[in-house]
Amino acid sequence: MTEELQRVRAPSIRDVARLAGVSHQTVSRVLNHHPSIRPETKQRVLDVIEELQYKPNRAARALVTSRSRTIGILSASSTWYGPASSIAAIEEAARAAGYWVSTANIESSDARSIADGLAHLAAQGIEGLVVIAPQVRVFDTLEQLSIDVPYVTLQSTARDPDHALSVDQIAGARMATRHLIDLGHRSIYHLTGPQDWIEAEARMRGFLDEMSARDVPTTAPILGDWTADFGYHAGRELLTVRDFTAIFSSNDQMALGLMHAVRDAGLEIPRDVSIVGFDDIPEAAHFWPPLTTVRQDFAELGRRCVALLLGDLDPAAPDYRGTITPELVVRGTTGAPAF
Amino acid sequence: MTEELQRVRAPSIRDVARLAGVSHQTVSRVLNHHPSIRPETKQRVLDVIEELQYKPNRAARALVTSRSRTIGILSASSTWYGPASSIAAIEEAARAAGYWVSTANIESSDARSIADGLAHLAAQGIEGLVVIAPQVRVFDTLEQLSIDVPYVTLQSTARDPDHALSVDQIAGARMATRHLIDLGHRSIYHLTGPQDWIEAEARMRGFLDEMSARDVPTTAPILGDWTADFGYHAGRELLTVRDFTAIFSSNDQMALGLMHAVRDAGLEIPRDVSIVGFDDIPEAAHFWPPLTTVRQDFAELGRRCVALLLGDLDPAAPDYRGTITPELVVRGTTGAPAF
DNA sequence: TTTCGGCATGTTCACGGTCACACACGCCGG
DNA sequence: CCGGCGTGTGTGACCGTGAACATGCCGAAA
Repeated sequence: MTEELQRVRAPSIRDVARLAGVSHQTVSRVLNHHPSIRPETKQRVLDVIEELQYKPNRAARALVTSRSRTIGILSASSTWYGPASSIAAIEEAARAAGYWVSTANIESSDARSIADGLAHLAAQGIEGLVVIAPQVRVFDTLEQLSIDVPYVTLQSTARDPDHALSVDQIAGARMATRHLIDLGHRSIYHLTGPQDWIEAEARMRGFLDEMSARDVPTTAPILGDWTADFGYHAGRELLTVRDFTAIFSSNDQMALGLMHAVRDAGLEIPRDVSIVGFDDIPEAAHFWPPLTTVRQDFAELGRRCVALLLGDLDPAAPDYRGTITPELVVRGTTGAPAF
Repeated sequence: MTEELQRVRAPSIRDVARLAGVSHQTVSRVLNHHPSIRPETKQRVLDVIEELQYKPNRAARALVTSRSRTIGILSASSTWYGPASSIAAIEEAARAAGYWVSTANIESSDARSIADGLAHLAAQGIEGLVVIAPQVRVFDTLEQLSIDVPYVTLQSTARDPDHALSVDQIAGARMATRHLIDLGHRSIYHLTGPQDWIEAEARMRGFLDEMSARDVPTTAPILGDWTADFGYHAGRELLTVRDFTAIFSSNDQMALGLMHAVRDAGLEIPRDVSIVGFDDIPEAAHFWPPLTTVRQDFAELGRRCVALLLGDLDPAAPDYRGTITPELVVRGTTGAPAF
């Protein structure tokens, strides 16, 4: 006996057709909700589909329609709370719309790794692209590679506002800064994110705008890297001079590091130093003291992003394009300066 | 003129063949590194590929080979640090191996949403599945749905150790507990994760094992939910009685909430209460005091996971299956009890 | 010299869908 | 009475690729 038990082929549209006593095209029509199908024929086909546990073959469909129904996400630092939240929301919205989501993470922001990631996504024929790699450089590379699918970036970039969807970082930074100024602070430092990040730049811009609008003398921002480690070390350095009463950190992690440094120096928050963060990560409410910060609705961002990509937006609905306004969450790390 | 400028079709293997003066099959052979190709023919084909910017069509390839080269990730709570890190690592490893990664997040752990997520992944013909939805219930559903692709779960589950790859939660929990006992603590509470999470159960098991091995009387674990919020409220409640000197929290977020509550009560860490967390999230080193915790190498987990799935492991190499040992990181939240 | 096996390449077909077109039928208006 | 149209359904081609099989050539073994 040379006959082997061989792997059963998954049922195809023709198998269904045969059992239902119709042509394969009729089955296809049922699957695609074609109007001209007699209800009883349709039911017969559906019964057989159920019986055979027939599942349409995505590859075959993609081949003939040239549509992959896949959205690609190019993401840097997807382990961080914000990007991760957005990705989850994108996936959820995409799935609801019948799309698949495929991700490519880039560990560094050099042109090579960006191009690799994009090529990887492009090779699977994505129909839309979401970029959550917020470095300026990514956009240069994006332009060079002449991406020919619709794309959205989750960062506000003046360069192509048509493709951007973001929380208004500048407004958020101004809120944070205004809050400190309103409390009476006049010597305020700003800890930025990495220079090549769009958000870092925008938050710095917001800080500087508000400071000059209120005629508060500005010190040069301190260029950080988002990590709590950096916040800690920057804090230690700043405290050797201690010519300030407040710090606006451009994210919560660095704010946490700062708080650590402040306490190391034997000082109290907010009595000696006020601190504002940015993002409102879930832990922020439990820092000691609970962190005053700016909340971004990352999930909403992800949802709108898919809607924008798929062009599913009701033209009559409010324009989702553009920015989402963040929200200042005042907690325990800010107060009036002691002197 | 009715002629329209129409969207140019992407070059196919036949276009390449025509320009190179060979058959399409020869081009296919070049693409698939078939040995029997004359070097000059190969070069000619490669030149044309470069010239036309030819990119293989994934759908066509998947159709004919019945291989999607896609790995699916079913993930719950992907916005948390651990899962997010693992996902990123999986994606990286998969990409390096020439695979795509598609994700499905489930927001709740009910059977319906698990089945939905799996169906979504199955519909695209994934070749492998990674489950990072660590609830017990997921595995029940998984069994019912008779998944017929190789899969790995990133949680140790006694139920099917062949498909599990995880950090040894029990060992980690024992390390943490042993550390507290060694410091002299005898009244130790344990704050668990949600009851239906594999990890939560394993950490609790480790805690109980070590306690009884050392003949320390055990109090009933407090059933938590991973959030800092819960840690805070549980802490407040516990402190009304204050019949303990140490708490082992089964994750860092709840530990943070606990620390918050301890300070609210005017107590000091670790003088009055010692706390150990679990995970070593990046922020843990900057809590006040820096958190003693158990480090899990999530990235390594993701990498091994893909290797396991693809069966790419060198049989001669150390067996990657099974568990990874975590590491106790002693920082500032633990010390000898005051009395 | 003949045969045979391996190399390099070509030809044909299959994968599982959708699309364009054909066709049978019944109804309606001129 | 006939042509046209709408409804419901079938037929065949086609998407881009890889596998199976076929072919021609060349060198080594019989």
